[in-house]
Amino acid sequence: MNSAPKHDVFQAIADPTRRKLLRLLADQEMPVTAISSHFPMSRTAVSKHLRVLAEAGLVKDKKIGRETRYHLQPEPLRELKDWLAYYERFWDNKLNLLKLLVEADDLDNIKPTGPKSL
Amino acid sequence: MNSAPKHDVFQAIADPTRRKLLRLLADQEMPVTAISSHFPMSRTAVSKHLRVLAEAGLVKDKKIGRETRYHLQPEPLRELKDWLAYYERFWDNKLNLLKLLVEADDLDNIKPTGPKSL
DNA sequence: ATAATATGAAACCATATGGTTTCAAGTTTG
DNA sequence: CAAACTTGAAACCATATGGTTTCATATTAT
Repeated sequence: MNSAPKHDVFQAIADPTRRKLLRLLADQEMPVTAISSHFPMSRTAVSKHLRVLAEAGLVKDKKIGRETRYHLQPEPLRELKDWLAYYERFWDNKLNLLKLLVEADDLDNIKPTGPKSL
Repeated sequence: MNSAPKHDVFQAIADPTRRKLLRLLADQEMPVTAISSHFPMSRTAVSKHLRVLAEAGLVKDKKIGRETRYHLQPEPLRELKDWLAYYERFWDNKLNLLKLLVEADDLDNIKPTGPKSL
């Protein structure tokens, strides 16, 4: 029941190895040994990275016989996207404005406070 | 001329204090002492965080008399945005498809490889 | 049953990180 | 000029992080 995540998404993606792991697991579901063959470090090191990703909710494991298969779980990336959204007004342009319009659930949510407000 | 950044964007935003700094400096340009008054740590600690942000290109400083004013420099966040873009196909939906259409420089760049390809 | 495979846990290590306090140096201000 | 202010650099410290090797356990294959 304690869903307090020890590692958050920001921390999880800070490491380049973990970003590569996410890419690798995006399309395929893979067991640890197969995964670790793509990295220049020990299997246990990869395993620890996988745990960090799992703690951040970015990856889920499924036990199949003696192997543990990992796969991407993209939902937590939404937090990143939301965080980024705040700053998108700073590289404001027409496409961006259109996106804001498209994405806004509520038209009142659109803040035309950018540098070149129209 | 050596523009090899010691800290990258992913690392820079991994720390919550630094994320708060970016928010603070998004709208205002502020000198170090004023900035540090918003944080429960020493001025020097804040100063070091500012340096990490500066090394990642997320913040720029400007010397005005005896004080150094910092302000946001959002461009490097684009790298984050681009990184995230890869994963957006995973929470594919109609709005997302529209965004892909809007954003694509080249129509051939649209990969309808999502779960529910239309 | 025994051997081989797949994995995680543990102990350990070097370096990075986030914080502190102290100090030196460049601006104002009186 | 002297005092006060603003800042960064340096030395230091505790803990986190990313890696290693070794060991125990569960599953599959012979």
